[in-house]
Amino acid sequence: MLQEALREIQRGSAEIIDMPRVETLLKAYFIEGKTYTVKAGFDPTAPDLHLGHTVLLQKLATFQKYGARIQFLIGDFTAQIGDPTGKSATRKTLSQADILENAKSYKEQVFKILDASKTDVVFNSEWINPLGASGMLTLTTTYNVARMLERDDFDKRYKSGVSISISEFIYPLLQGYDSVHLKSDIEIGGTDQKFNLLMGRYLQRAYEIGKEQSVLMMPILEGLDGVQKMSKSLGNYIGVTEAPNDMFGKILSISDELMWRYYELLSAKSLDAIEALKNGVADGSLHPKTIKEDLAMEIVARFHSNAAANAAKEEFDNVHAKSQIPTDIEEFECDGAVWIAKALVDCNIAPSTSQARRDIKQGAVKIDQEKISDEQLQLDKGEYILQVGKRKFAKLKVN
RNA sequence: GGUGAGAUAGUCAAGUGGCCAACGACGGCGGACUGUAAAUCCGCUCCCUACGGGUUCAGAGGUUCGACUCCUCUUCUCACCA
Repeated sequence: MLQEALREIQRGSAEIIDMPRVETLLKAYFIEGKTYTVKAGFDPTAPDLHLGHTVLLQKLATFQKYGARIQFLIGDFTAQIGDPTGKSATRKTLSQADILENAKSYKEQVFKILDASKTDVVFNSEWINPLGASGMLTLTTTYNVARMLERDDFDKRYKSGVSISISEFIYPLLQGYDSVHLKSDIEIGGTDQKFNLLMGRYLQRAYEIGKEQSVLMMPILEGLDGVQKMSKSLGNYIGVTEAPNDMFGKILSISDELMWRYYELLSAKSLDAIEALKNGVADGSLHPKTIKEDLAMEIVARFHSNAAANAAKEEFDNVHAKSQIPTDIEEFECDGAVWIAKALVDCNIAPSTSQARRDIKQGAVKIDQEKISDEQLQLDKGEYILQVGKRKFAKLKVN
């Protein structure tokens, strides 16, 4: 049981610092039922969570399964500085109302994964504000510039002469101080957070709180392309609030290789079960596609429902495997006869009439399942199902 | 503040007076094959009811029969110096 727990905790992690203490904590839980705390910090900016974020959340959920109380920290104070990525120097400060609003929508999304009864949502302004100037000063005496410059991006910027604001030095210190205040036993974060995470460990020692947090770092999840990290700006993400059908489709579009990565980091299946699947695919007894469907179902079910997952699968089969028409198509109307190219543009399934003509020429356009080739076709009165390629559909009613 | 280099389509990047709606690469889209995967192959990739027309190469002027290409100014970017 303990071994199983430790394996699940280590699963997919990039690096764990002070694993022995994690073992001690778990042992204490299994033997005496003693709980411990796991901290994770989040930005109070608009939470539009995607699967990349859920990697961390699921790790937290695993900890909850094994006796942890989660300190879900919303960095409302630290957000005023912004984690020094060197990209944008200043951030706009959020109003109290905005922060509360964002926190609320965080909760809606996050508690689909986390057990709310074992989670404390905390804001770091709560203890950082009372710190005052003197408290802040004390904090800064714990560290020095040379060590601060150990941080990779500081080092690079310093050497290449890019400006580093003093306030950016404060950021890691404050994040570390959060761990002091919360007396966290473990903190988890992405690999990019290593310096800050270790700062918590260091400051807990400096403030003599009698423990030093262990640190668990999770890798950054690759996006749909399998190469770059999942992020909204790159457009290779799957948002947790996306519609079931979209979610399902996106997961099915990932490569087989990436699928295993997603299994490891996102699935609730045990490592043994996943291993069995891998073997099955390797010896040909299992088809990769069904495995991928299972993953897609699992994830859709997590953020929506089992029913939604089943529906998404069915829809997907209809549309793609049997190449039928999806049930839910956008509808448009127009008056009088229309030229087909124009109609495709009006229905938002072609960007321009030029493109529409090209599509027709290439045999990509279908009306009511029939391929067409006449660029000059006029649509008379009636209802039509227009299709460009395999995925773009629209229903058009000509009056 | 000084000097030099540069700005070309979604991105990178050719083109240094007509052969330019502009090589190529990537991306994207479509087709074949499939498992809406990967790999591969083929086609397309400014707009317009189109064997034609229109608007493009940072912006504004100018030279020229003709400009992405030459000149002037403006804006912005980068490098070196201070």
